[in-house]
Amino acid sequence: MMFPALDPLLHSELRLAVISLLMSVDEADFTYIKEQTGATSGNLSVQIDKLTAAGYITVEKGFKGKMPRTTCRITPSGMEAFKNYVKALRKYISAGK
Amino acid sequence: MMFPALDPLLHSELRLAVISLLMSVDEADFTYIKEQTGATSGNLSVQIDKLTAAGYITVEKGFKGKMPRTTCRITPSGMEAFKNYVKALRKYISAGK
DNA sequence: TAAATTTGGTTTATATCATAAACTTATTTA
DNA sequence: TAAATAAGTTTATGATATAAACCAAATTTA
Repeated sequence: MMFPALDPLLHSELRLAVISLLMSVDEADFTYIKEQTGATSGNLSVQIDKLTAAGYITVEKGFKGKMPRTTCRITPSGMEAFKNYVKALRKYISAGK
Repeated sequence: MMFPALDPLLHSELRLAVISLLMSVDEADFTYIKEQTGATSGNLSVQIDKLTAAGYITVEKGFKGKMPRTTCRITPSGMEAFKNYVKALRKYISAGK
């Protein structure tokens, strides 16, 4: 096929932003991701769950002082998925050059 | 915002493939697009309608001999939308480098 | 020539998805 | 103590992608 399939888990604006962010920062907590992406809490919560279920990220729930804190990290599998997604995507966007 | 919004009309696997194809060929008929993208007729028909409604492509219905023939072309506005989409997308996928 | 098949699609139905809104629980602050 | 903030989760809704069913004309086959 001329156009390879795009991983549906990553072909989502917010999930892609989250993964992209996590590719560059080692770890990030919920609030930080929310700020950086401009997402609503609800949407972010849902998309983080999906990425977790897929094994693309891990979530660690702890406390910062007395306030709850959710920290996310990308997994090796998530990194690979991201790279594959980008590779596939390039077949679509190389036409513009 | 760190991550710019992605044009929802183009952030769709099939529509992106169609536009990408039309960026490189001047014109293409329904059957050819169907072959190149591997899409079903129904899905392709719907997505072509949406791209047409957005003014990103034009559709010309004629005949090749006695058989109907639908020819698609990208518009200047479609080209620009594609370029903007690609530009926005790069902010997301540059993290992998 | 009548029946079956192919071509070139459109319309309709369905299932999933992204997103926002509403809600929860705990903690500060006034 | 009341109000506001923090940090999320759950639920509801509307849009979307896709496939399935359908249609009409042309072509092929028996």
